[in-house]
Amino acid sequence: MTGVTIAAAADELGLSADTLRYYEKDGLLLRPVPRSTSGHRQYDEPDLRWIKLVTCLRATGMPIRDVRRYAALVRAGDGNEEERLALLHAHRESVLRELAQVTAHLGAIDHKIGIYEHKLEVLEQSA
Amino acid sequence: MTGVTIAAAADELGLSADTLRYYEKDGLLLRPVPRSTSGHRQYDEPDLRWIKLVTCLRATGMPIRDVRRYAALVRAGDGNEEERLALLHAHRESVLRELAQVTAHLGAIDHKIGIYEHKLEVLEQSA
DNA sequence: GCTTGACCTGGAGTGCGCTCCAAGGTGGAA
DNA sequence: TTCCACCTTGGAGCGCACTCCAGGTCAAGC
Repeated sequence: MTGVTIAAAADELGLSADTLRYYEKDGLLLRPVPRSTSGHRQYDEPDLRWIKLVTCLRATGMPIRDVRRYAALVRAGDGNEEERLALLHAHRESVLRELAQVTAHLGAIDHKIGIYEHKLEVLEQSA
Repeated sequence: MTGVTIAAAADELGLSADTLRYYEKDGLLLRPVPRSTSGHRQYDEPDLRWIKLVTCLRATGMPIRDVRRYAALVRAGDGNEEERLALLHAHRESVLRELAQVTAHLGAIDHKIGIYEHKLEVLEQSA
């Protein structure tokens, strides 16, 4: 046995087995995960490392289709590093924009929270 | 004319008219928006202010159903301020968790970007 | 009076990202 | 050997948040 089962991989990665099969079918992985003689998937270390990167991209909001494009570039081998870098850079920028936006909106919510806290404090004192 | 049209409201809020109708039908607003004699919606300032808050909540990832619960509390009037505050606090915490997670994952992506940049730099020099 | 265009309604459709299901094969323990 | 949990596949279904559409109403301008 040279790799781990889909259940073990799912457990380690914090994904469901269904999601792992879906990612593979959808072209997000670098290769079809190798199978045992009985057809069971066997994930090895590089597979797991790649999927960890995929979860980083997904968790920061990269759409499946962009992850697929990135995976395709990596699969294509050396020579397209600029393109990969451009994709990552673009994603980085969009994440930063999103973070700034969420932070700004969170400020407004904090303000609202402050108002309620003050209101309740006053209510408390007059009770 | 005491309020603005749905098109003007949509424009000011950065939402589509369809979305505004959807929010109203779904119970996200504090009241059914008043209509002109011909049945056209007329948004006034308080309506717009409320919807701005709704967009803050939505933009920070609060699900529609929670916004609806919050709207219901506000509609219910004075006396449930603790509950509103609890809802906002819970949301705030979840936003902070999300921000931390995204920031952490972004760090991993930055690291990857650094690797590619170094690679390309070396390639550049040896060319 | 007629056209134009913004608005109305109820309801269907869309895109995304999974998630679940049925039907069947596999592998280690009792 | 017989479980039983785990795996396989293709494909259907789901929840979310819109987004679009058909068919109709109304007010204003020409």
